[in-house]
Amino acid sequence: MACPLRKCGNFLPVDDAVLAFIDDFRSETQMLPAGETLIREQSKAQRVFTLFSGWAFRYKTLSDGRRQILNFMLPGDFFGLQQQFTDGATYGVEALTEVAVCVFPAARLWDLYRAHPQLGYDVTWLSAREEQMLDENLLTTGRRSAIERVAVLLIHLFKRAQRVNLVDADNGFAFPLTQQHVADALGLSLVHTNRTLRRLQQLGLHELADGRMVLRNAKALKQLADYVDHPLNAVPLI
Amino acid sequence: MACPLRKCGNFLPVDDAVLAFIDDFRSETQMLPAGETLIREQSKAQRVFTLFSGWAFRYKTLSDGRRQILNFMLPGDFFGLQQQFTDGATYGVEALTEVAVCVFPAARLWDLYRAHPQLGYDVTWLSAREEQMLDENLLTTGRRSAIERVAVLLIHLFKRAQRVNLVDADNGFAFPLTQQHVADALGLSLVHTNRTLRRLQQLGLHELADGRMVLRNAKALKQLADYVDHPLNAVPLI
DNA sequence: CGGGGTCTTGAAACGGCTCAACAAGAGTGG
DNA sequence: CCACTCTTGTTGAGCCGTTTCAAGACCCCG
Repeated sequence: MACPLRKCGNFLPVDDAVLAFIDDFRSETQMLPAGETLIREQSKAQRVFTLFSGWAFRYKTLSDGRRQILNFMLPGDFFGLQQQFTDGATYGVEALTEVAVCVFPAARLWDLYRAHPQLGYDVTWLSAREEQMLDENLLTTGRRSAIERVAVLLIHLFKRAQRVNLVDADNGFAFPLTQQHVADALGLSLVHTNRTLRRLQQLGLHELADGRMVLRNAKALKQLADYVDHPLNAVPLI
Repeated sequence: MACPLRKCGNFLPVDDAVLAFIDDFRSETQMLPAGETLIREQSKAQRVFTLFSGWAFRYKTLSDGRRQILNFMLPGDFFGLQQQFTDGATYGVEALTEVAVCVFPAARLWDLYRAHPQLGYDVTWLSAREEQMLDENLLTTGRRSAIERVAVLLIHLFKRAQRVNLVDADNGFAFPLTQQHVADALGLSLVHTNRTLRRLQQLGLHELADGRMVLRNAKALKQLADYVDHPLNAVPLI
C-alpha cells in the first residue's frame, strides 16, 4: 500500500524492493491523542518511530521540573534512534496534536543495515539532519536575544511546515504550540515569551490566534533573527 | 598497522576485514597545530575525520560575531558527517590543541555502508551519541543557571577525558580551554564565566591552573549540576 | 622593552525572571 | 442553565542574574 506522505514530493523516491522492506519492517501504525507520551524519559522502549501525521516534540527535564524542548517533530521525522545505543531513553517524546506514527521494532534495526545499506545510509542522513537542527537550536538558546529566538522559531517552524505542505497560500498554518512550549523550546520564561510574541505581532511580523499562525513579513523575521536560509532539498523517508 | 587508540579498551573491537577496510578508506593522517581550522563554516569540504589525538571543538557563529561552541571533540570522535547531506558545512571545527586526525574522503562514505553495513551502523551510532551530547548541552544552556552550567561542563569533560585515559590518579587532566571557550560553550559572557569558575574553585569543587584541571569534589559537582551519570560503555571507533 | 592574549575585579546598566492578579474560554457536574 | 475549575493568555511591578564597560595584572614572545 502506497504511503500518501511519500507522494508529497519532498521526499526521496525509493525502489520497490526497499519499499517492501520498510513495509515489512513496520510492526504497526498507531493513532495517539494530543498530550500522549510516545517515549518516556528514562524508559527502555524497544521501538523507533516515523511520524506520519501531526506534531510532536522531544524534551529533557531536570529533577526540579525545569523542561527544555529539544526539537519539534513534523510528518516524515524519524525518532527514537538514540535510545538504541544507550541503556534507555535520555529524553521524552510527547504528542502535540493527535498523531499517527509508524512503529518499528528497534531490535531489527541492524537487519535494516545489513539487508538494505541504502536504508542505513538514510537513517544516518536523518540523524545528521536532526543534529543540524539541534546545532541551530543550541546557537539560538546560547547566543540569541529573546526577540531573535522567537523570530528564529517562527521561521523555522514555518519552513518545516512548508516542506510537508502544511502551509496555505496566505503563509498561514496550524500552530499547535502553547506559549509554554515556545518558552521551553527557547529557554525563556513563559511571561517573557508572551511579551516577546506580542511585540513581534505588534511590529506586524506575524499573527497568531486560535492555534493558527500567519507569517506577515518573513523577510523582516529572517533579518531580525540572522537566519540563514537553506534550500528545501528532498530528504529520505523511512 | 594497529591503531594505538583502539587498544585503550574503551572502544568496540572489530574484526580484521573491517579493520582493513577502514585502513584503506583513510586517505591520510594529518597533524595540525592548535588554533588551526579543520572545517570552515560555510565551506564545501569533502572530507570526514576521526580525531586521533588532541582536542577540537565544533562551533557556529552569527553574522555579528557571537559564537556558540556546540561540543568538544576528544580522541575517537568522528566528525564532518553532517556536511555530507547539505550543500556545505553548517558549522566550523577548530583545533584546541595540536591534533592528529585521520582523514577520509566523504565521497566514499556510501561505499562504506555497502561494503560493511556494520560500519554504517557504527557511524549512525556515533552520530546518535553526538546528538545525545547536544541534547544535554541544549538542556544546559536553555535551563541551567550559570553555576550549574559550569559544573556540568567540568564533569562532562572530565568523564570524556576519562574514557580515553587522559585523567591521572589524582583526578587531574590537561584542560586546554580558555575561559572564552567555556563561555562560548555555555552561552555565558566571559566575565561571568570567570566569576563563576572562581566561585566553584573557592568552594573547593575544582582546581584549575596552568592548563590543568583537577576535580576536587566530583560528587558535589554532580549534585550541584543535577548531572545524571551514564556508565562508560564501549563505543565504535572508525 | 613593547604588544597581544589571558585572567581578574569593580561598578553600573539591563534583559529577562518571579510574583501576582485578572480575563477568556472550555469542560464538568449539579 | 449556572457555578466551578482548569488551562491558556495577558499585563504590571520589582528584583536579580548576567552583561557590558572599564581598567589593571600577569605572562609569554618577538
